[in-house]
Amino acid sequence: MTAPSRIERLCIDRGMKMTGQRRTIARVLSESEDHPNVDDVYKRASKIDSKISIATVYRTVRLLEESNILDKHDFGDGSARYEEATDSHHDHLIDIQSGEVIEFHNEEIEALQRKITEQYGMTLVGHRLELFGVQKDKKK
Amino acid sequence: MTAPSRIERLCIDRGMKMTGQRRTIARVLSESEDHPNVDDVYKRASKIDSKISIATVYRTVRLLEESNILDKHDFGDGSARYEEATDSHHDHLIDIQSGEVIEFHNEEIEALQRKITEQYGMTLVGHRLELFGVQKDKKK
DNA sequence: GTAGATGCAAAACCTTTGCTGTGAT
DNA sequence: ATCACAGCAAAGGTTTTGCATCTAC
Repeated sequence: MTAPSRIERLCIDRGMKMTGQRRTIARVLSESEDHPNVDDVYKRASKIDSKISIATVYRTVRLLEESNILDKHDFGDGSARYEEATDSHHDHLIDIQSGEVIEFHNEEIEALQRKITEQYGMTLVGHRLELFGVQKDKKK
Repeated sequence: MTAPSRIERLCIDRGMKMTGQRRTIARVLSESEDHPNVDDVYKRASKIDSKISIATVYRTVRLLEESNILDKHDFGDGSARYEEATDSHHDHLIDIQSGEVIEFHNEEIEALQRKITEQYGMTLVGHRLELFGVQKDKKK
């Protein structure tokens, strides 16, 4: 029996029933360093447990997202992408030629977003920022 | 025969074949002040021409988007939302309680986005920024 | 033992497409 | 007369769900 993954530990903390499938999915997500979609997670999990069902993956990532263990993103291809939520917020810069996703954080932009929202008499509760770019040298 | 809508004029300028359906859809979009999805456009167009097909609406908005006459957005509900493209770029602030969408433009944020992209050796070619907020008085 | 999770297949969405007939230029 | 367009229905991709079975607690 393997040591519990970081996400598995979070699930236990939240009192979720830890089935074998959830443990597998938790491990896959904990070990992922990219932004997989459900099908990616399903494929990676299937290598560990070939009998896992994609419906379970869908149900589990939804649960994890609702528990704020995962962040859900939409990078413009048809499917939702997931990553482990971290305390440090970041946004994404997507290389539209290679598909590579760079994470960045910029406090100036964060502050401006709050300021703009306040100007309309509102309080910022969330945002979505994605930058799409091309490599400078490849451009010419 | 009604006067051509702003979008119809743009279509004619680009040499598009102007069918009755396209004229109807162009008119609906020109008169919309919100960010309708395809189904909204279809419903509004159906009031003018009840025989219009939703496939035609899909094909037409895609065409208009590719011609830069429409901007396409994703506000996180499952469907794409459209609005007439304007020369002045803007982003969106969404009231998550009422669903109201406020348009804003902030050159400081735009400049920061370009700066960040440059820092990674890239050139910004597009972005997506949505702020989600709640009314201040409603919050407490 | 029981509430909740899984697997499977069906269905729900949104969107695209093949085909045939129609209409704009 | 062309050639592109419209309508319809079927199919595509992603995600959800009903139901019977199973499993963690």
